[in-house]
Amino acid sequence: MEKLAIGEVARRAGVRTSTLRYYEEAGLLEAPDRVNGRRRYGPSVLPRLRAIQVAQRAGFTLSEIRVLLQGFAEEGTTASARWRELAQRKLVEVEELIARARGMKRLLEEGLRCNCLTPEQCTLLAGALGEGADGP
Amino acid sequence: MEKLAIGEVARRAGVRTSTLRYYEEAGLLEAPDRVNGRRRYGPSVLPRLRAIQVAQRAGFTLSEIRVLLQGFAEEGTTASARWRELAQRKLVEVEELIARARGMKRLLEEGLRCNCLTPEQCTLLAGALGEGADGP
DNA sequence: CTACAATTTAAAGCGCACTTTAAGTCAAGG
DNA sequence: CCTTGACTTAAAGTGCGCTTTAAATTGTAG
Repeated sequence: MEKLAIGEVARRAGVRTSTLRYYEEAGLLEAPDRVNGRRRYGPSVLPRLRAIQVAQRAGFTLSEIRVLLQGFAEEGTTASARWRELAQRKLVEVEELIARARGMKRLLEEGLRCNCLTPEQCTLLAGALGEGADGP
Repeated sequence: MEKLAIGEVARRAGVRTSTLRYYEEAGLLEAPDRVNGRRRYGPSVLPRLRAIQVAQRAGFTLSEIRVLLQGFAEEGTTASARWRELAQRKLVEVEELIARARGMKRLLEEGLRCNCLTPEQCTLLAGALGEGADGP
């Protein structure tokens, strides 16, 4: 059996050992076996870490990811019922993020075409707040 | 002359008084005149606050905004030379943000189409990291 | 005059995702 | 034997953008 030391897991997963301990305390990783007080991880920790990293990329916070991973393990629901619910919500958030980022981009491009001498006098800045897409 | 109390400025700008004091300490707002120890703002603080808010929307951090506003006031450069430089850089960042957000969206949509029972077994998750756009 | 609302300051707190520090334990190698 | 390096813990620190707290002071209305 390949039992991995924390440093080895960290190296393979591309994270720090402190991150692994942090994840454990945060409930994202199960507490692994210990040999002489030292953590020995089974190989399944690696795909789990990959799952965490992907979820982070997908925009989930660690506490959402914790729920997400629990959701997978839960009985009484289709394995991914909770997953789907969270993912649906996050999808909406991500779409909002994209919209906001596009707004930022537009603002910057406009700003680069602007010749105002001071920000206080800039009609672009003056008007920009009213034009946002977050109105009533 | 209309000299505004901090509460009035806060009300008109839609921020808290604590935010105004914080901005002052952070170098984003000049220290205003005082009457009996109390801040009295000239009307130009309002467009300046609007500028700050727009810049925040555009994705700038407060410390970038501080530089930005100084850049406007600076002599020896075209008023907006520094502005343009920062805005150009930020534009790149925002475009990266959009790309990442699209990646998140794609990941979530794939995840919603996925039927894996555990995240560790999910080939989608297993492969997803390799497919990212942040490679070599 | 009194009560109340607005203001002042310095310092601490918050949420997130970690990192860093300090002090200690342990096994293997020269 | 002794050093080196990996590991352990708890606690504190980081960066960002504020907010909150506490205690004091001032201006205004009734």
